[in-house]
Amino acid sequence: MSNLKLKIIEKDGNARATEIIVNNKIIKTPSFMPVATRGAIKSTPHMFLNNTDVLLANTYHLHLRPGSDIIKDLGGIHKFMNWDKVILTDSGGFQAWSIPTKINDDGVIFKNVYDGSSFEMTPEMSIETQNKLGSDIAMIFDCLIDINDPKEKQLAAINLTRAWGLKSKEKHGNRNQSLFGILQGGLHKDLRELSAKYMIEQNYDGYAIGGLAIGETRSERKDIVNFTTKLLPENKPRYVMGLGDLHGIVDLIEEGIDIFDCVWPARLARHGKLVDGNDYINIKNKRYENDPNPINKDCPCFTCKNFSKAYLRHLIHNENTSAWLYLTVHNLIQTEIILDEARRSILESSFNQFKKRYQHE
RNA sequence: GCCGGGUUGCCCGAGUGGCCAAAGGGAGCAGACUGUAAAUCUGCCGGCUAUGCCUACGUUGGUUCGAAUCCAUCACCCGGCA
Repeated sequence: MSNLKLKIIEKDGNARATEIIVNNKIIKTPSFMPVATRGAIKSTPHMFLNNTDVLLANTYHLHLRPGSDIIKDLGGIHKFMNWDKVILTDSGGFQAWSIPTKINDDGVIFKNVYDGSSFEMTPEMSIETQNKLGSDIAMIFDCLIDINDPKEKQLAAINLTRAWGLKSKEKHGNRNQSLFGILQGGLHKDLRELSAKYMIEQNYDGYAIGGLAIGETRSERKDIVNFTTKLLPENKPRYVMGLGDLHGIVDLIEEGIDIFDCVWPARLARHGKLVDGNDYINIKNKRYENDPNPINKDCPCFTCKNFSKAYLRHLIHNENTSAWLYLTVHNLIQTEIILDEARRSILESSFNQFKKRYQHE
């Protein structure tokens, strides 16, 4: 018996507006999950968020610090972070790609980024850790590789992900936690199809498309997602992992994706790049040196209500810690707004009109 | 006043005859980043009518085929002695 239900509220083309109900909490989709890897969005208290229904936290990092037993003893990840809405935990699969590791059939020999030692993470251990953390949605431990790796490697990755998925599924016994499978296969449609078959056989509460937003073009991505979503069951959530730029998100909402997560709005903000309408500006640029206007006149965020571009430029050049907070708030609120507008446009059958704003490069 | 040390590009600072428009930092200017080893990384950074030329290593003059580098001079700064 799953703790998750998906209700399709409206469709417009392939785009869909749904309600995902998990543990009696609602995720209104399309939805964006800000990334709180270590239990916090970098530099920004999650209380600044308005319409965000889900946060993502990370198994690898929370396993190392402070440890899942400590979080369990403290009442679980929600209580630990003081966030009672939905939390999805990523399994550590991404870290097996981003941090130097050795992968074998049983799991991954990780380097501990905090002290340099090595330790092994298996699919079973990832699930057990996520169980202790007590997230609402757990991810299987998957094998992510470079998008441009040769086809044999892509095939090996989906086979390994299949095997690990099976182990994850068998280990998983938490009735208050959903489990999502992850599709791999790079840009190869036949492999995506095979990977979809493997994952659907294992019958998950939701399906993630992994291995994207790491080097492919927008049209390659849109094409492969268009192909892949058709293979996925209608009544389960679809989640594209790691995508966060406005144009990319709108592209894939059009293809029927429900959930996204990304570091992008937060990291870009820390680097001075800010959402302004349907594009980005770089607040560090000299031309904002004496600009008395907010980042965006129509933006309701705390930052735009209070500060000028000139002030924010001054801060990011000289007082990073406060700048990071203000700028991250703006980008996250803007991302919320764009996802909300997308949802409304689907409900009003005007998604095509909405998406035009984001179709330029 | 005497003796010694110093004065380098926006700033700090290496360089002590040619390979020097001058190492390395910093600042400045631009760019990258997509399930956060990312509070990181990259490029540009004297000027121009631009495979070359001009201006520049405190001042002025000299030695040399050639000087940021050697000599003299003056100016200023630092230390010691009076």
